[in-house]
Amino acid sequence: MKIYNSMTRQKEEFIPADGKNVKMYACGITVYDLSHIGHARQAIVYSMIADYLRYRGYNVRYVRNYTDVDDKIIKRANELGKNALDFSKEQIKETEIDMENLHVSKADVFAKASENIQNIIDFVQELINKGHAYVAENGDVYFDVRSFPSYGKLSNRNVDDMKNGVRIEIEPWKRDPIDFALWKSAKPGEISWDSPWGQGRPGWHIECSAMILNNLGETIDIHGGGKDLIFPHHENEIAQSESLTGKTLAKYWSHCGLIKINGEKMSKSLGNSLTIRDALEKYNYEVIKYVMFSKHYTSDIDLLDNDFNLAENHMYYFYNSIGNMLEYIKNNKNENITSIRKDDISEDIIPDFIKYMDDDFNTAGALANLHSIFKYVNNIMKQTKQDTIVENANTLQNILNKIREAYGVLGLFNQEPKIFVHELKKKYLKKLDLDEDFIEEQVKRRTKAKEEKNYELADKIRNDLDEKGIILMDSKTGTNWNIKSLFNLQI
RNA sequence: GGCGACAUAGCCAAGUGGUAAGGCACGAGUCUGCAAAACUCUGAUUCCCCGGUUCAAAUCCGGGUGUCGCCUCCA
Repeated sequence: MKIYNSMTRQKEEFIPADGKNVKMYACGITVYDLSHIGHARQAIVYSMIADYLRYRGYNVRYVRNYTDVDDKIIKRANELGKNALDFSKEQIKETEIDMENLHVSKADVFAKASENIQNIIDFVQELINKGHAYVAENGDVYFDVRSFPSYGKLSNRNVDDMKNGVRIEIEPWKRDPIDFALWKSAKPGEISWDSPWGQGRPGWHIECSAMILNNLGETIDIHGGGKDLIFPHHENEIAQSESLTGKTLAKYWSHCGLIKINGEKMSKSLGNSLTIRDALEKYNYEVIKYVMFSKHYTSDIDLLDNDFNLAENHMYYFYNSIGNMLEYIKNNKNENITSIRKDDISEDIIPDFIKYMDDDFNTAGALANLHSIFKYVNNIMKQTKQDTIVENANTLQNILNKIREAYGVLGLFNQEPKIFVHELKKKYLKKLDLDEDFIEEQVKRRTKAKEEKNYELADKIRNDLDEKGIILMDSKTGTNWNIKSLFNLQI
């Protein structure tokens, strides 16, 4: 198995430090607002990685964090007249609801800064004892960046270059402008804890170092996070942890690409975030996952509405096909006959999936395979030769089992096909401002016209419905209607 | 100014040394009263440009151009 390592900037063979046991940490969310689709991608990606590693036989211990003490949280809570911790608890709850609705599989531990204050204080004290940190005259504690010679190795930055940067504020109490805060002394109206350096609260970077040490140990296998955290957050984590332990913090640094929406960088300050809640309002959670998995996780992506619509079309096609498979199997299965088709492809599904996924979690490649699988499936189901129908059913059953096994690891195809399809149709009917009864009525009128060979009227009814966004599909057993935009994309 | 990433058909996108997956759109066909769905076929002599390494490069190296990100809180 290969995984891209941001530290070495190349794909490497994945070899955990301890055999089949994998220690994994991903930086979570600072909870001062509703989570957005970028948070969703990161959460989806790292839980996918944990799930896939487990599928491949690894024992994974996966820790994520919530930053629940920070400047923005305090500011927002004060605006709302709330206690900062009460506020962040509420926000965590909201994020948990979103993640639940997205069906993101849970980490083993969700660590929170506020629940690790003593660990953080101990960590900081140890850094002071070792000469890597100092207490400034204003009561803050800073990490002494110059005491960690390899500072900058992850982001490939040079300490002296950074000093020339124009944006570093002048804070005279710091030994060096690039030193960063481990502990911040309390200002009036801020939440604070007792510490050897007076009332205060942790800086941002230290919580991850402390929680990793506490929950996973000195060296972990995979450390994940968004690309935007490479500097300074992850660089600082490395400095803190490696100064304390003298050990490598993480064997593999993994960074998830950032998301833009319709060409715009998503940022809370710009206020153009697509929240998870909004996305779920518009799309089924598997559609959202499909969008995420249709691009490589390390790439930055610009999500267009079209990406979601296309994913929706694909999922609709897959689920329709699965629904038809189940129907076909039910109608044609014969317990006494176990033979399968000679060209059965079911045995290829898992190895193909693994081939892609073992190569740095190439979900896009794995998803592409679904199209050829379903083409095969739909081809089989078109065949009407009675003497092969039972083995067709057996083959379809095998294929379905393998699809669910493999793609279930990505969290796909866990829904009832009939319900998935029906919900989607319902959604679009509402959008089109149509109701089923009306359509059924038109279909009946048209069927009657067809029977009377009044094709002119039949076609008019169909064209009228088409203009409203409904397409009709005639078959031997009658006429079905469907949503046009679930099949045709207007680009 | 410093650091980094990316550049593959009209669009999305996989592919990091062995001769360009997949999808959308487009076109043709099977089916159909006609359609739709489903299925079949069709598209890059070529991977931003220029050099170089190699028997062989979209893939490696050097240079250039362009887009984006980080350097301030950010997944």
